[in-house]
Amino acid sequence: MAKSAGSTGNETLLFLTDDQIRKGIEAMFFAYRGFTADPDRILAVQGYGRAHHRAIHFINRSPGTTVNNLLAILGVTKQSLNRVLRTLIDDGLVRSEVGTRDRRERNLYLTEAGADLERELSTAQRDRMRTAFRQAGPEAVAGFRRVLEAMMDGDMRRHYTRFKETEP
Amino acid sequence: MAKSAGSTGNETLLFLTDDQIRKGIEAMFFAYRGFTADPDRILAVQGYGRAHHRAIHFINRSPGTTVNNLLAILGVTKQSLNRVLRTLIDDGLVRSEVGTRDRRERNLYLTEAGADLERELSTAQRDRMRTAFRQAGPEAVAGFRRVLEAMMDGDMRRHYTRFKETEP
DNA sequence: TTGGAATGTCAACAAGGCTGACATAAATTG
DNA sequence: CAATTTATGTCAGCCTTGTTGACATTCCAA
Repeated sequence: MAKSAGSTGNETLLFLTDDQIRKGIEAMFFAYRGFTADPDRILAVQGYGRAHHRAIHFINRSPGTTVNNLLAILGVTKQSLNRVLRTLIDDGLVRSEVGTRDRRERNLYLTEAGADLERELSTAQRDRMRTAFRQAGPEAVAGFRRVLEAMMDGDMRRHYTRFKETEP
Repeated sequence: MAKSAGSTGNETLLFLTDDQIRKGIEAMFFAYRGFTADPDRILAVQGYGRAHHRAIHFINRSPGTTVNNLLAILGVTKQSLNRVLRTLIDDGLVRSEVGTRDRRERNLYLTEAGADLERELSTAQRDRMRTAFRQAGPEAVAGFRRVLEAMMDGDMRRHYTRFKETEP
């Protein structure tokens, strides 16, 4: 069973051979390194890491989001997230407001300084992604998104699709 | 400059809007979690982590590879890699042989037990990737690969393409 | 023979995951 | 109202995996 491209033996399924799959796996590995390389460099200067980037990204995407919501999206423990949020709040990049509807909740927002860093980070990351998208072309990008969506865990796909299309 | 889809204003470049790029970024983030989820679960049982998986994967792909080569591919320090290799060797999953051509080098191989674990890990990861590939279809997979290749750093692309096509 | 390259090892440290336990405030439920 | 649940924060401690720096060994090559 060197090639388990499904049980059909259909020639149209040659893209499902173990070897093709392995190349897909390594493509993910190497590409993800490129994907994070630029933000990593920027963050290292301030003494931050990827965890800070993730928090900043999703607070920016959903201003006023709660700690619990962030926990679900990031898939880490509250202790781990809290440590990161603590430094971001102490450094004046994130503002935490007591919820109005439910006063147990904390609504999180980026401050001006936080928005500045977010812009710097996402600009670097977007530039690389945009260059890659432009090189690959629109059809490739559509395929890229389709494969990645199929690779997500179900609950992650929920967090992704919730913001997939921007309502005008 | 809310939409910086290139400076052309061309409608055919709508896939390069900041919003489309942001979705691509989040797709990478969520998909990578799915990508590593299954191996992570398996590794956790043995007390290993992703670093062990990476070492095992690339030793399996290139039996007899040297430590230096592995360092270049994995992009970590030798101290970090050495710690992982040490545990794998001590646990009998990896065999380290003094190089014949250059006796300073160490050629790394998986033992039988190492190959068993490699199979278990890659089967889990491949199953998910294969399912995603099958759902998305061959054209999408081609696009997926094209975008990821364009996203890699130059030297990483070298390591990727070196083994991109399998010579028969 | 000497310099440098490849490798290994020791020590120390930090980020960022984790678990478990506990505190507090607020909402919800009986 | 009392009890429980929920949301959050915090302390302590552990693990993996990354980092630097220092130093030893081996051995190829000039």
